[in-house]
Amino acid sequence: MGQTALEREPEKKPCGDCHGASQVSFCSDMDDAEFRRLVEPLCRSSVPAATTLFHEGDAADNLFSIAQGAVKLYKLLADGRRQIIGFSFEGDLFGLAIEGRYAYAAETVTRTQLCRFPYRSLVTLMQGEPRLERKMFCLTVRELVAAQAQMLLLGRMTARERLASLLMGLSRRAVMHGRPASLVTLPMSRADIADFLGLTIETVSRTFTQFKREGLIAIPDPGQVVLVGEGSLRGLAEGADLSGNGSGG
Amino acid sequence: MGQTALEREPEKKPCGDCHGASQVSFCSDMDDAEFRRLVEPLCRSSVPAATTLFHEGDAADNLFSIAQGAVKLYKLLADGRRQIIGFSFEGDLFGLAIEGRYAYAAETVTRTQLCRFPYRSLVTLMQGEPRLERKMFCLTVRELVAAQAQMLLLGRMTARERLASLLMGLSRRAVMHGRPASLVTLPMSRADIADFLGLTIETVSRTFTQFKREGLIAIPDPGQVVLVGEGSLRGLAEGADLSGNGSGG
DNA sequence: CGTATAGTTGATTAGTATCAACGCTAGTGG
DNA sequence: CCACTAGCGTTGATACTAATCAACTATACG
Repeated sequence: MGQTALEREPEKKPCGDCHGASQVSFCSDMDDAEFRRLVEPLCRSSVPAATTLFHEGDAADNLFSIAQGAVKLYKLLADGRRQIIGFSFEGDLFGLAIEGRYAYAAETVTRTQLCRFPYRSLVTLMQGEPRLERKMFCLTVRELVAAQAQMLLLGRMTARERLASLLMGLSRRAVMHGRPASLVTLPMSRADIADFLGLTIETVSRTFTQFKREGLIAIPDPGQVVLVGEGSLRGLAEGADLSGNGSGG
Repeated sequence: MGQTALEREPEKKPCGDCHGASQVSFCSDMDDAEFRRLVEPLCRSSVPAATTLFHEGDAADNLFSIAQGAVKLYKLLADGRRQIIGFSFEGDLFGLAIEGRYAYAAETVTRTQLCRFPYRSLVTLMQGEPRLERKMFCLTVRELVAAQAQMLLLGRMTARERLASLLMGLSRRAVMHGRPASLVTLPMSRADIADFLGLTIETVSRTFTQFKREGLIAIPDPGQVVLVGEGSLRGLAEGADLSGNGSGG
């Protein structure tokens, strides 16, 4: 299940979309603790940064879960152009396959603790525990919703809006992990951010600098961002690009 | 389930990704005929073109199936910028919801014959027929894969490549419906195409004209395209933009 | 201390958007 | 039957955002 991750919670709510009768995701009543119990302890390994786990089109034997670290999921064009379709972090699953092949490539961003689940055993597990299937379904729906949000970003947002969206998404994630909303860690490189947002490295860098000059963020180091103007950033992320687009110079 | 549609078959194969043991989609053995039998005859209505079926965020009461016609699914930004996240055609389902609310808006493109399934009864159906849940899961995974392909298109492809991708996708769909591969019908307006591909109307129009001048397509009328240089178009769609980017003038 | 890599900044270009005009077709009413 | 109007699509001129090309800085590593 390829995570676009920024859109989904790891373990706070039992299952965010199980409330109300007219919901689609058909979530089981399996909470995340139980889910993790089923899914985590199977096979753990530590993998260095920048390790390719699989390529798009490889035979899909395993579903992966991240115990710690970060992974990027991407697709390539023939000439090397790359689109990162999502980052997976602690607690996320990835390894979506269709017709027995991975639909994207996966590479670690940092050193990562991974659990691998052979699809065969997963299918067995699901037969004995139908709620597991529902849970997987639920996670897939969440991913799909996140993917649709990313389409809006890639198709219709400016560079400023895209970067603001990323920062707000990572901030939300930080909160869900019990960290302060204003302190965002960027484990991935500028190149990864660019390929996720459909921009170039240079545009990402310039936009960070713009935000810094406008007092929206501080950048103690390239892997750390402090959100100062959270309101403005949120506005940008929601598509109100009324601010400094160049006027900051 | 919002269809990006261009990536998925309607009823030829029983379930395309059920082959092989190491597949993810956990497809049931329910074939599409059976699926349609369960899902189609519930409530059919005919809806004129340009009818809004629901808005993003509306309470999600129904899942929709298209008997005939076409529907566009889209998201909006506050200032009106629109991203069409998919078109649904005959045989497709749409109406994906999360937390009881639709994740996107839906509007008919042409006069459309629709079936509506209250989510409540769908849940009941699924309890008596677990294969139905698997089927829904399967369809959702396919949609997700299509969404990821669209991310690559929106983030990294040129206008020419995007339009070529659309044409190839519609051509594939035509073949699956038993129509010739080279005859593509465009029921949607140029504005819809633009909002699907992350371009403007003008760029879409100009790119059509380019393709025409290059002899790749013929355009008997704005709603009909004949693919002539299918090889070149396919190449473009796969990211080999080595052709006439302006040299055609 | 030298080298490699990542990130930033600057100058220029290019691709697409924007603004504007025009043509075509369909529907309307005289 | 034909002028009028409205909507969609096409084409042209120009503007602008982000890409490209290039140089420079900072940090990590041997």
